[in-house]
Amino acid sequence: MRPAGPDRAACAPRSSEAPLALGALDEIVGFHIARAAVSTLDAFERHLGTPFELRKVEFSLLMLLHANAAVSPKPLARTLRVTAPKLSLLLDGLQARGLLQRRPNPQDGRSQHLQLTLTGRRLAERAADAARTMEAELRAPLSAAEHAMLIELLAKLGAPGPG
Amino acid sequence: MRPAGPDRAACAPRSSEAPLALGALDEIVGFHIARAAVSTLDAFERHLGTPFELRKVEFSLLMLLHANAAVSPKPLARTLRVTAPKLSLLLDGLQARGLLQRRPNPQDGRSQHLQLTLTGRRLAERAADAARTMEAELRAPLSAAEHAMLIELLAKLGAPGPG
DNA sequence: TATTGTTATACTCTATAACTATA
DNA sequence: TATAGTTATAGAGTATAACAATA
Repeated sequence: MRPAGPDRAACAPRSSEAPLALGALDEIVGFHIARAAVSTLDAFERHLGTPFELRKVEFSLLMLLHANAAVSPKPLARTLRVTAPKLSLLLDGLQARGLLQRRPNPQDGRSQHLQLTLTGRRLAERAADAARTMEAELRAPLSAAEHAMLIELLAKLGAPGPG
Repeated sequence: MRPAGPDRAACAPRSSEAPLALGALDEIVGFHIARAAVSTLDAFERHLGTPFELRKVEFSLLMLLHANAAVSPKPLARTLRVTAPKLSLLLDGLQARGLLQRRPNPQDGRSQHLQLTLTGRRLAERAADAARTMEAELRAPLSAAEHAMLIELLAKLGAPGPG
């Protein structure tokens, strides 16, 4: 093992413009994930956040509701990795905007069937379109194969199992 | 293009255990990055956060300080993607723990030379060791080649340029 | 006048705990 | 008693604006 210290590092003073040596961070996926998250969040804001007034989780929630008919909150919370109280508030928000209906589950009075309204479905489709545009932009520095590979590898890492 | 809706989706009711259809989300790197971030953050907490009482940024900061002699706050803030006020507070914290020295830059009275103390360097090295253990765990579902590829692709995406 | 770093303030996000209703 | 969902409260994290000192 090489020491944790300088690597491609500079021990001489560097200009304020030159990138810093990452040291041990360079080998740590979590660091690169956190950095990439900033880039993607920026793109999200421009393509989806600002134009549709959606935050990241809200967009994800909308997509999940659109792809899964009559889901209940519990599996949504698990998939989105948010707590149950947080999801309640998110659903309140979507409902207040007329995007969502909450209906009692006839088989189990404790749970609900969630369903997008027509307005909700329309918004979901427009947002999905915008997401494709965003994705094309993010994909720019990557080849198609690299893009597909990246998603596959991230999915392996992010699957609910190992986390 | 196929519609944004169901895909590998189920239109039938699903058990509370089965994973949901991701729909359009499946094609969005940002979503997979956000999910993977949860897994890696969990590992970080166990290996570094709790044992060393370090938060993610603090750990990154420590690694950068260890790899770059006499840096000033400005490039650190840029590399870590935090605001200048935030970095000030982070440096305050490390200094209060005796990990860091702030010395005036002799060439420019406005800026500083930051340097880890002996205690700081020791902590940085122990933390880097723990990070390697953490990394081995995260790497588990991936082959060595996949792991290297993942880091390379994330670095392309997360480079300060496009973000 | 522009830049480095700090202080002060406000806001967003998220988690934990306590409560209700159904099974 | 266990589970689904909600309400209420508190804490962590981050950003913006205003400020001081130097170039």
